[in-house]
Amino acid sequence: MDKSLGKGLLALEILAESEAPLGVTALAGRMGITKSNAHRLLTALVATGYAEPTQPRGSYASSLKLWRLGARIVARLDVKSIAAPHLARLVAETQETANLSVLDGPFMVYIDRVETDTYIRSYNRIGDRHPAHCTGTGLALLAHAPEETLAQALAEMKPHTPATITDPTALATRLAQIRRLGFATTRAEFRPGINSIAAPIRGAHGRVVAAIGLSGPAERLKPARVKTLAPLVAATAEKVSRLLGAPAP
Amino acid sequence: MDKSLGKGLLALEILAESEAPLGVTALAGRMGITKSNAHRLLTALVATGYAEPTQPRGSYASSLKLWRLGARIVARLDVKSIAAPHLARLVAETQETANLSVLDGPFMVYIDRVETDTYIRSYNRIGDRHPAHCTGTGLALLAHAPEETLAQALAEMKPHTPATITDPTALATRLAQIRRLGFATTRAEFRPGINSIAAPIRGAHGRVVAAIGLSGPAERLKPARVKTLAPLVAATAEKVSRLLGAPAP
DNA sequence: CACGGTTTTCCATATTGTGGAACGGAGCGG
DNA sequence: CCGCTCCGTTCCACAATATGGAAAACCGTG
Repeated sequence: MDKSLGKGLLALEILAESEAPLGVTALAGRMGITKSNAHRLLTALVATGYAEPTQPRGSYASSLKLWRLGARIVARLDVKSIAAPHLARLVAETQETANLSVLDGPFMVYIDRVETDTYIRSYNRIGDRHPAHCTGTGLALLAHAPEETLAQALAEMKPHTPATITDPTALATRLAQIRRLGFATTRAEFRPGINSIAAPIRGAHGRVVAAIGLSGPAERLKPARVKTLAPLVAATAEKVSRLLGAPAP
Repeated sequence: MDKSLGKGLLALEILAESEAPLGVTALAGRMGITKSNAHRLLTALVATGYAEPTQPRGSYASSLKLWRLGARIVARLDVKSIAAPHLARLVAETQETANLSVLDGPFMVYIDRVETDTYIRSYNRIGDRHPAHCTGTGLALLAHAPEETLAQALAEMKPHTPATITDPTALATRLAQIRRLGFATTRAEFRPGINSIAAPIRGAHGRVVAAIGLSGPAERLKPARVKTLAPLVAATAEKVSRLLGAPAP
């Protein structure tokens, strides 16, 4: 069904993820199709505005159109704009990196992020997607996710560090604990040496729609400090929840 | 050429821009195609992960995949991450809304924006695209754009308010002035009652790659205040330019 | 339960995408 | 300066593929 649509979208993906512009042969090679096919796909993408030929011509790069469309999608999740100033405040008060994530199946996706200018650039970027079971915001989201999503997450439980949780029942008790406390903490479960604190944000209907989190190096985020910061993160998430019209807890 | 690719992409656009999920008939109606055709496009989009059926099923919505791809694209323009803290500082010091834009043909696109929490939510959102000739950052970008882009912009010069500049030679002298001063100012040329100040950001090769701008209501951004703020905006743009590796001016 | 609104499936038709081969240019080395 | 090679681009006959009509499954409602 609709073979050429699939090919075209794949071409777009490869183009968007490629660092440098790609030529016809390069694209054909990566996709395993003929040159003439790749060329036709590219001209179609150019005609629709999703790709642009580079100068001097011979190569093609993805345009901003794709991104503009995507921006519309996240704009609908207006959690982002409402949470933004609170993310910034959290960073100002703690000097740690803050981020905002939503659930995408059994994964978490960063939709916003504010970094401290004092810290080394992190390897995570907005739009990156990681397994929910080993990240702070991921766990906070999973703790309030529907049964079905949890089942998907169980299937994705691979270890990323020695500390990654892999036992399904252990995960269940952990999620219960997160629900009880109102926040989640992790210790080097996704990236070695990186700890985190996260709390869920509820939307107008009281359901969890996003999570706000703080993460930083273990030397700075020691257990004692985590203990003092957790209420701050939880309070911030709660404040955003209220702004979204969530009922009192 | 590649008709179904075009249709599929159009379907994606409509889906992404629609506020609510769409059904088969609604999509077919907006696209002017048959229901069965729309249905096949949708199942193909679902198969490739760009759309998701809603529950209860019968409708379709765009997924986050599109946005994640787009995020990769802008991440490559690392102006955004480097400028972010400076945008924030500008907002903190002036209590006005700051934004960061790049040129997309004869249009400007907001790639980042920091709003002051004291002000009414603006109607512009990240990803929005507006004509360059009547916005602050647009003019700042246009003043340093290649001949070809300028020509395209001339073709797009439609008035948006009584104050919008529409005469090609007037635009030329204005751009020359902007180049001389190092910053651009506008007075209600795009939105009535909204003034702005903007300055260009240069990349590693000395070429202008983005612009930073401040905008706010005319009551607050009076000529006298604009005069004092302009050097601040220009200095901020200059600072970011240096961080990007731009040579001294 | 029957109705009007869906979404979904099926299928013959020809439109449309396909890949091979041939063309035109750019860059390189002899 | 020529001939080589590697690239993007064009062309075309063929067949795979998208197409739309009609009909079937579906769902909520009166």
